[in-house]
Amino acid sequence: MITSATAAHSTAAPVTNVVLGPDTGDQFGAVMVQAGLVATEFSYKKDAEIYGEEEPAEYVYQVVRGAVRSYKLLSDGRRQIGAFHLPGDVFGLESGPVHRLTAEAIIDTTVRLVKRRALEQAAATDVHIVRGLLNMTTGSLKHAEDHMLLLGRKTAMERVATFLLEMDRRLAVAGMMALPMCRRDIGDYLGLTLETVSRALSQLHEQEVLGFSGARQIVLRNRQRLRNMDA
Amino acid sequence: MITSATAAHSTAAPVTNVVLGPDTGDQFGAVMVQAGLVATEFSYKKDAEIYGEEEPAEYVYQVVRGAVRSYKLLSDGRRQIGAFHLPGDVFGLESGPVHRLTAEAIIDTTVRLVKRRALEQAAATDVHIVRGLLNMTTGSLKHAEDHMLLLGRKTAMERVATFLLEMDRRLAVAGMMALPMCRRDIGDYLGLTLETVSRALSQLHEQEVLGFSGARQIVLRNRQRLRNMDA
DNA sequence: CGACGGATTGATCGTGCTCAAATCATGTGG
DNA sequence: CCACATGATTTGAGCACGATCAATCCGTCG
Repeated sequence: MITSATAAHSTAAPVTNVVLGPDTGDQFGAVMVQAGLVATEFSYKKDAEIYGEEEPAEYVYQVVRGAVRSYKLLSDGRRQIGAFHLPGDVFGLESGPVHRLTAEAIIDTTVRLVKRRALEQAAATDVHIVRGLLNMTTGSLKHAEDHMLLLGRKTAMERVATFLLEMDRRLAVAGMMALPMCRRDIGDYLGLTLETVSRALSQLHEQEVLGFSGARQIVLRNRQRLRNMDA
Repeated sequence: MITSATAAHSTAAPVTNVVLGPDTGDQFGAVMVQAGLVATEFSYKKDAEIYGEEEPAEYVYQVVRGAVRSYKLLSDGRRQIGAFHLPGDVFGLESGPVHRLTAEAIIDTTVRLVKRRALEQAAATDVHIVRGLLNMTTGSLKHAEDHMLLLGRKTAMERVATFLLEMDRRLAVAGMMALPMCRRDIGDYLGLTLETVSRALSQLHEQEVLGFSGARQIVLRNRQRLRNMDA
């Protein structure tokens, strides 16, 4: 069921061209409008690779619907997910020639993409565009700095608490969140095993800090308690 | 013996103004020259704070001599060092208004610094400068991404091997490296305790992968072996 | 309804942490 | 120049947290 990134960008793919309007209030949208660029929409099936580590960086992406994981692998298969990309997030933005992580759709996902070359050209003459790219990169760096603290120094329970608060902030609708990713993905994001993640969630459930309606539908019942736990 | 950052920038401090010449082959130098900025040199004593987390980001720094650690703290004192800054490295570059980590001199250290406001103004009109800032930020992001993999997924021995190769690359002179930082700093960088770092180094010494001449003077005797260990 | 992947729970193990003591290096004052 | 003080490093013993291995349980989709 894996659609390769190569196939993904073939002309045969079901693609929609959209001119980005000023209604897009996000940074990416703003930057694209400045650049006068045209974005293409494309969809990936669950678990499809969007691009691979060390592949030439030809496009920059923004999640429209769905969710994406960006990760690095060690030679024996150990995986570290550096970030989850949710609707509105920009990913795949590189300064060098290649992607430094692999990106995969977690669930069926639609992205907007713009040619990196076009962006480069626009950036060459427009300060605002480069400025926008700098701000987006800085945002990623800030997240990475926070995540290093989590990975290097937080306990399992603290990591899970931090994760829940992050996801609550980023994708809660009406006080409830629908996690797109499985326990293994969460573990690989937090530097834990899926079993440890599951145990931490069960414990929080027992303590009535959260409620489940299905393993991936979570409602936080005591955010303050969670904030206290995240160290 | 701590010199505060505030005192550091007082007019009474022993400061040298230098106009950056085109001889500075580094990126920072190049950017500064573009901007027509004047850098000030300043020195910090061992363990002096250069700036604190959440402090307004007034300056951008480059290490001239010495070494700097950038870190985050948890409320109970657990510390994660995100990066070591060695001669030539730029640090303290922010997009937002405040510093996101604390920076301290590891040993007596001299830095060049430029006013952030001046840099901002130059960046507002010159694409090359923003471009340079973007490249430096991207470099930090790449390091953070690699370090997340280390912190989340590597074993203690793999972390120490990675660290030795990084320091060898960055500060080896004549096949030998003089580490400026103590075992605790290394541990807080690698997400380990100082004892675990010490044990790993002792084991590598036994296996003749490295030699000591003083705890912080290390010579790598088998880089390939180290590369194999780093996963 | 059945099958399959995902999640939970349990039992045991091991890596790296904690606590503690000894040793080493460094610099200071007599 | 040496003796000592001090902090850094090493080494040891025991422990704990999270990993591993394994067996259900559950929910979702054909």
